[in-house]
Amino acid sequence: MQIIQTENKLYINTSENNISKSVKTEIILGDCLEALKKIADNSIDLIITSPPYSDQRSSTYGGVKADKYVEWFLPITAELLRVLKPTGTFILNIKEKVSEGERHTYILELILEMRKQGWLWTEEFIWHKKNCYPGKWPNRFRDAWERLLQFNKDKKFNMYQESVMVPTGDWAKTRLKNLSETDKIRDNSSVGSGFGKNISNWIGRDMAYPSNVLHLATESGNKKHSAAYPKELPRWFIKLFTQPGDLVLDPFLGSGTTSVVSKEMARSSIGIEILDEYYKIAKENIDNVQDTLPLF
Amino acid sequence: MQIIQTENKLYINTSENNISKSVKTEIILGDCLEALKKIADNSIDLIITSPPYSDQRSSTYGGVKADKYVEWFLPITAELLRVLKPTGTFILNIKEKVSEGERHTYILELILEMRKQGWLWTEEFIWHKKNCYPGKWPNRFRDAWERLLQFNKDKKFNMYQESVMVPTGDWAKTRLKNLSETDKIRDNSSVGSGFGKNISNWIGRDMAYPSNVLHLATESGNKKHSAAYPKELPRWFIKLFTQPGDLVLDPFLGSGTTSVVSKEMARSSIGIEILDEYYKIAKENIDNVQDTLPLF
DNA sequence: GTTCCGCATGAATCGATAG
DNA sequence: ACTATCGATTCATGCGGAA
Repeated sequence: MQIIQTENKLYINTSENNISKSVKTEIILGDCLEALKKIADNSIDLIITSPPYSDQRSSTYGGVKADKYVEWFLPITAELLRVLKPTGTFILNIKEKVSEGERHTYILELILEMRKQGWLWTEEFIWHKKNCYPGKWPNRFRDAWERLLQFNKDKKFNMYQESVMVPTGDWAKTRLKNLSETDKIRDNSSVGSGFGKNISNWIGRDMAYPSNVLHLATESGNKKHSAAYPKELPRWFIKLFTQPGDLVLDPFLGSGTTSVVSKEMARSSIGIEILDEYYKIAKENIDNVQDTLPLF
Repeated sequence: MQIIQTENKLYINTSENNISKSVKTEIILGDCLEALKKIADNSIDLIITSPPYSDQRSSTYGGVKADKYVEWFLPITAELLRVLKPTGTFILNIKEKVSEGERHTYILELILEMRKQGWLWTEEFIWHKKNCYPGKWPNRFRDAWERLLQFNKDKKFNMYQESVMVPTGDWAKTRLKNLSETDKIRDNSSVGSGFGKNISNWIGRDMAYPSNVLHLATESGNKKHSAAYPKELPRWFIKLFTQPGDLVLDPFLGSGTTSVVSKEMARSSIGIEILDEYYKIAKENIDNVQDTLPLF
């Protein structure tokens, strides 16, 4: 097992506080279950991950058979339950595959089993994928959505709803339309706040809370190695469930999206990845986040 | 038990056929399970329904306690399995309630139990509600989606995918924007084809198959009762899974939306409703569909 | 600098063919 | 019979190069 840590200073200046915290970005090369055992009880504020789907990516990850999926995953969720703070949240991005013409039921069974472990199944968000995989079959349409299952340890958990409010109404449409391309890009940039300079000034004018449906595009061709989910996705949940300086965990890091976004948003993070190839890519992506603090 | 039947003639004229069929719209006042037993085996082409959601307050309409929901519903699904044709489809519109801070698991359990009955869980469509119920809670956002569970009796079933094709992305963005308001309204009209005059002319130019996410608004005008089940919803599935003259069943008819849409689209239908109040409303709504045949 | 157009690229799924 | 591999099908997105 190999561990890399990078450290940045985070300066928080408000009317009430003038604090300096350190933001650590740690990635671990090794088996998920083994690495988790080294993490302290009740230490994580947010777990967000997209585990390898059943039989998918079997060329890279050791493809897990659908019928064995629950059995394989439950020991891991037991560890996740241990390391999560009572105020923390676990977001699981997953989608069942089709098997012999039917949707497989392993995710339904997983939810039921996780509740027996002590998890609360608080909510199910939907990721509505703008650009889903194409294809045509006689008996089904393209699959354009994935589950984002929210689990908690306790009925009381931290949630910062204001941080993900969105502009509404005709007012927002007209203003957004007149924005320069640069401003729009800035809005979609990797900067922590999630709002570009101009848009962030509008906060409080005409904002609404979002719903439990996220409508995002997958990031396809833009990088060497494609990530499982777009940066928008962890960014949204990190804003919603953590504050700067909090600790985020992704036990299936892949190309490092969760760690990258955490670092950009001044959250500490731990990422675990079993494949050396992805581990290296993650390290490279994390190193490319530079000196953007404090930005939140 | 009371039964009302109305009958219309359906004329099918194609280059090959010149057929006349009768379209029957039958509504039954009575207990769902009891009424279902009078329906013949393998006689229904499409079952589509939105059963009374589980509710803690057992006094409300059809109020079934969450913990008893599966137990209550399984005898009904057994009958539905019996009456459905092997080529038919069952669409179940449902969403679990929040119970003590958690999403209740009765729907997950229901799916698992229905598979044991012999149902195939073919697909889960998502209804993404454009204008969902407003509200604010400290620990969750507005619920903007519902499940549309597709069950089948057999891996081979009838599916008429071309009937629900939609304009493609780029094309829709550039062209649809220039449409007059009248044209857009016409597109949303209740006419069976689902396409307004202008838009239907464009078929074949740039149409694509839809995905398994439906993005529809809830019907705002109809404030009479809880059935916030927009006509678009049954219309889409009736187009997708039936042909004119086929037989549609809704065992929880409510205010009659399924029967109304079936009649508008020249499909025969059977609707069952236990409450006299709703039964009367359904009858009135069905009677208001007049002489629109043949429209398909 | 814009806008427009072409092109590669996906957490897919089915059905047929091969071991 | 049962499993593994492969080709065919399909479309929103965002990139880069061109006008």
